[in-house]
Amino acid sequence: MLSAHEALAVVLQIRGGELCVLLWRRALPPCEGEWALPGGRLRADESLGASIRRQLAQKVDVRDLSHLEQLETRSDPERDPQRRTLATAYLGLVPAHIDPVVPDDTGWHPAADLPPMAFDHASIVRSGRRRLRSKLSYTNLGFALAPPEFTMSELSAHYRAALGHDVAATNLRRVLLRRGQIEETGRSVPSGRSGGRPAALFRFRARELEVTDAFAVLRPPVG
Amino acid sequence: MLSAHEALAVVLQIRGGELCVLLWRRALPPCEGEWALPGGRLRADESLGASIRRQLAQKVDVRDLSHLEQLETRSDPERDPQRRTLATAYLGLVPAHIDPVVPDDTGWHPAADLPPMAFDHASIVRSGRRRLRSKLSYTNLGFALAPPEFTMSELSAHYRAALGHDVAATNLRRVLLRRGQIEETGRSVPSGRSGGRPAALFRFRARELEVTDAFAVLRPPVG
DNA sequence: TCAAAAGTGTTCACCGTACACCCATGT
DNA sequence: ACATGGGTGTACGGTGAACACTTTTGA
Repeated sequence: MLSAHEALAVVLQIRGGELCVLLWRRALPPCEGEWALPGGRLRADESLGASIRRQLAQKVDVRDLSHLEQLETRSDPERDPQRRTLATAYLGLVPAHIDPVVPDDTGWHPAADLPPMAFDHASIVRSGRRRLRSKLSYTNLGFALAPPEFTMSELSAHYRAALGHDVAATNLRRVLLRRGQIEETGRSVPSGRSGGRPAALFRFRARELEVTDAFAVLRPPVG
Repeated sequence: MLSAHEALAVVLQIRGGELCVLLWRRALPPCEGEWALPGGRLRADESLGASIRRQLAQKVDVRDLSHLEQLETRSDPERDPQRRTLATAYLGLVPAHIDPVVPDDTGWHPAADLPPMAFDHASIVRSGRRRLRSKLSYTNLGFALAPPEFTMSELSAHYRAALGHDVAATNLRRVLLRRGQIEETGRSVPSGRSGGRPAALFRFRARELEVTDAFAVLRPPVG
């Protein structure tokens, strides 16, 4: 068959200590007034990855995207009541220190408390959150959430927001150092008004996705 | 745009102690004489999952499939030289004790040593192998490779074939029992001509995918 | 009685968590 | 001095791998 195909993106960023997703408000039917993921029709001569990058460029500066990966393809014939549409969803991440300029109809919403969502977009956001959560635990994907340099307190707050549970800065430091994900910059941040020891600044060693804890079980014999 | 969309499947089975993939030989151009993954065009009123099930039914009895999950969608405009075609790939698994009847043009090939493959199908097979390998380590996906009942020797041979490295039966038993993936049936298999203690028979407790080793790291605090 | 295969016990290294304690800084 | 937040040391529980040892069978 010939079907309409669109690319969508779950763009996530930590904002104000909370995991947020980029949504735009539909002004026209179907699903008028509901919130939707950015994206749109695939063109004849582009790949899905190129398509979602092109379409995101209308919402945010694509250079702000620290990571982009394919999530899944939705194909329920009823997912769009108007016409048959397949959608391939991507997960995009924006580092915490950036505040991209977005159009008037577009904004950031807490991923844990979504507004009324169009089509099956709410469940796609949940897929994106699950993917982020999983990959934070066995890859260096934290690089895509964190600013270029950060203290361990800041980083643990970002992990807390993304994972939805408390993450102790002291142990996070040891785990990520042992895995070689992060390193000290040598610089530090002066303590605030209330005193306290100055915090050391860290950076991620890589800005590409790497698996740092592959096959914790059923791993190959050392011999 | 309107584009052709097809569903493909990487159907894997352990055969003769080797991980094999189901392929059919193309009789017509493009890629005449090369081997391809089963699948084909998506119809107007079916989902991708329904489509791949329908099309696999022409190759194997779909009831033989113990597991089916979506892998990824390929969209390179050049992947099919004839016409623009998107393909959503699935991973299918067949338990080891079954020998499905397949058409004349279709057969099982070692996944580690593929024949000349059409389009991008070779790299899709590699994706399927990676997915299987990963999920064996943190889910109960072994249920989809193993027959209903098995000895630990047999099961470890299947894991060895799927993972590509040695897996000690003695430790596999402990790991899978501790995780609650398998249980003893109470029955056992008489030893062969060369003697040896009879082997106990086990079964998987579930036949649905379950994550049994979620978040080995960065897990929530117990408090 | 011996070989073969299954199963058990034990040791070891490693990892992540928890938590007590020490360090550096501002007031 | 003392409060505050960062950083270190350490102990604990859990896990998987390795391997020696025991059990159960056939010849």
